[in-house]
Amino acid sequence: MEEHRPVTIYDIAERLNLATSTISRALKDHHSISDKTIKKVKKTAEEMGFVPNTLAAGLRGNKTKTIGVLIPTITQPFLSSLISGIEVTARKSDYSVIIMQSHDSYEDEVNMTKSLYSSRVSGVICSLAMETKDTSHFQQFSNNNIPLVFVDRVPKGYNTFRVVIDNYTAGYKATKHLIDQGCKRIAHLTAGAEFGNLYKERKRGYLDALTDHGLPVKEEWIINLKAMTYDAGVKACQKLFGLKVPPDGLFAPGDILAVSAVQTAKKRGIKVPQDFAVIGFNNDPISEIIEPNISTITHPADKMGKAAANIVIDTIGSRKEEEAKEITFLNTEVLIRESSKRA
Amino acid sequence: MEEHRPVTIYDIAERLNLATSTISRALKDHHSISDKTIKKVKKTAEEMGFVPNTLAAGLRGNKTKTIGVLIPTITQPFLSSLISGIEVTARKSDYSVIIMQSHDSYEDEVNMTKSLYSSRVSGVICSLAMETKDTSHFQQFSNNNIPLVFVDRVPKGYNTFRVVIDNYTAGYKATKHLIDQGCKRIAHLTAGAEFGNLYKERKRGYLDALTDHGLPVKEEWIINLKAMTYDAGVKACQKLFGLKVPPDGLFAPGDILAVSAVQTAKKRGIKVPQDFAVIGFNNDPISEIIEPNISTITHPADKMGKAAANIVIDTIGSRKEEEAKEITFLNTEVLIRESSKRA
DNA sequence: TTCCTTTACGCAATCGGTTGTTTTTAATTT
DNA sequence: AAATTAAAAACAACCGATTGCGTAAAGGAA
Repeated sequence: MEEHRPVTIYDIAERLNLATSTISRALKDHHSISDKTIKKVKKTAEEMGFVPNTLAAGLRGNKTKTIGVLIPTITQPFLSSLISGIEVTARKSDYSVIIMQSHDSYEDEVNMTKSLYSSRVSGVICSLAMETKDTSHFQQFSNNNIPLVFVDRVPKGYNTFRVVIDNYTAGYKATKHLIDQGCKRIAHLTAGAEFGNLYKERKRGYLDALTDHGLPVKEEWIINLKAMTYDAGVKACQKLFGLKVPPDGLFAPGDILAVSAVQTAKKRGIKVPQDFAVIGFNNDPISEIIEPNISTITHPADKMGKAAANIVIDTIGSRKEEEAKEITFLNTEVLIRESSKRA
Repeated sequence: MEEHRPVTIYDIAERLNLATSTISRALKDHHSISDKTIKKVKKTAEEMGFVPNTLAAGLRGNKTKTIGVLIPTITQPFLSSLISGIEVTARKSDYSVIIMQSHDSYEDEVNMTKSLYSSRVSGVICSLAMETKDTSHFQQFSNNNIPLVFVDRVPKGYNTFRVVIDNYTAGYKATKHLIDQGCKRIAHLTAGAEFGNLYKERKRGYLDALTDHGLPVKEEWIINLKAMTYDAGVKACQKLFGLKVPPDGLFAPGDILAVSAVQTAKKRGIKVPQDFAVIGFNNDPISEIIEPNISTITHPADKMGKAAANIVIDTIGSRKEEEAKEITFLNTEVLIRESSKRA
């Protein structure tokens, strides 16, 4: 541990009067090396403080045991849990994880794919930037047999692995739950096309649930947000509460919006859930802590990360480029809490 | 983009009838290459879809433009913001970031330092695992001139860079604020020695603030927690409220604890802040959303990440191993919100 | 003893840029 | 035109681990 130049297999070879190839093989328990030699080599390597240079191995073998993760930002509970799931799973198979944040910028995303490719990651897990319409910058991975998995915010019309939830069904279930609680005038917050089809699907589930149960769909109860933020939620809810016929329930496709709705209602003296039932989405930590607790749809970030990482790891090295890549759907559940429970 | 074997500088050299050294230099605007050649090379590289192999460059130069980040977990707001700050700063200088989670396990931390060293990271940023007492596994970085910066949870008696806040002063300021609001019986939650000196320092600030202002220090108002969780906070507060002489204020060294205190108080019909003023720590997102809003001490995660990354980047390559490494203190502020404001 | 297998290990090329040194070419000076 | 110098590009070693192929030694069969 005192050396100022890393110990290499050459150093070990010299010390033991063996060839580097023997050292290399011995360290990996190659069958053509005798047990005696293997033991001796490992012992010496340990003594000398040898640490393999993964760069050299990576260069030679053209594989790096590294997974690149490219996401909009890591400071969202959903995404940090996703990364956590990826990291834990990757590490079990001795993979490292490189993180990059696109901050929802298309340009950054493009540059980062280059950077990831440049560092010869073994696989890539990505949740698309909001700005991204064209996904041709991901072709370099497909073309070079590097597994590519999209999570949550996935592209359309591009044959790659995808790990997602069924947003349509989730939206349907959330709305159905409100209906079951007796809500008749259910509002919904959604987002424009630039957010991809994620929110669109949730909205479709919402609409179908309403019509399936004979409830009215009123345009004024459906508000398009430009950003899924607390403030945007407050503004939207104020608009809702100011309507001549205000809604008595809300399906918010994000917990932070649900929180804003609950708090805005409380400030107006509207009772939650009696006068206004709310269900959110994601099961962010805050939904459990806020009062009243917020009913929500689970969004299994950790599991999704784990699934994505496993797909990458299992796919590395297999040369089935032309095959159709499967889509993995993870289950969501309705978590009924105080904000919607009209017992 | 259609090639199934990456384009190398050899391919470019062959196409242009130049030596690979010329290509390599041209791509980096080396002065000994004519402008005409540089232009030609860059154009051809672009056309052929050349992407440099950072492994090869890293192997040769023994540097990788990669920063290793080793932290307990990324799913804490403070730590994910820290990483975010690191990532953004690193990227500006064209560095990549490798993330590893020790999950507060000493053994994992040791293995991960090996892994980071093995991949020849250019620098390391670390927040220590709770279990870690001995830090000799970090010597491999110091010995090999790899910049090492500890953040927030730093070791004692080890000459490395450190980026921290002044926990003593922060604890003092927080307590002082409660005193200014008229609190006379101020409680405190803290943690055992296994958490390092972070909480100890905050407690020291708390104690000094009390004695400086002639307020009593009562052991029963100081509760040692085994985990800094919501549930642990609830339990501790119930104990506090059950005392013959219950406290009228609380300095919680974490927002999640402050939240638990506020909610436990409310459930008991204790008015916050009138009967019980609370100040937390960290300025986690939740402190702003919960009702009442929670006063807190800012913990500039993003800035700390930025500072740490800058130290790493600035130090890479400079061979001043024997010099004393500076400690960077970042400022904290008291954010006065509803939970402590007795206007 | 000779021939044939195994077993155990060495040789040398390879991965793809980087860089110190040398050679070639072009430009400038006398 | 010859000599001097600067500019441009080539040569070749290098980083450290991996691996196909070759070979020597040891053991067994004929």
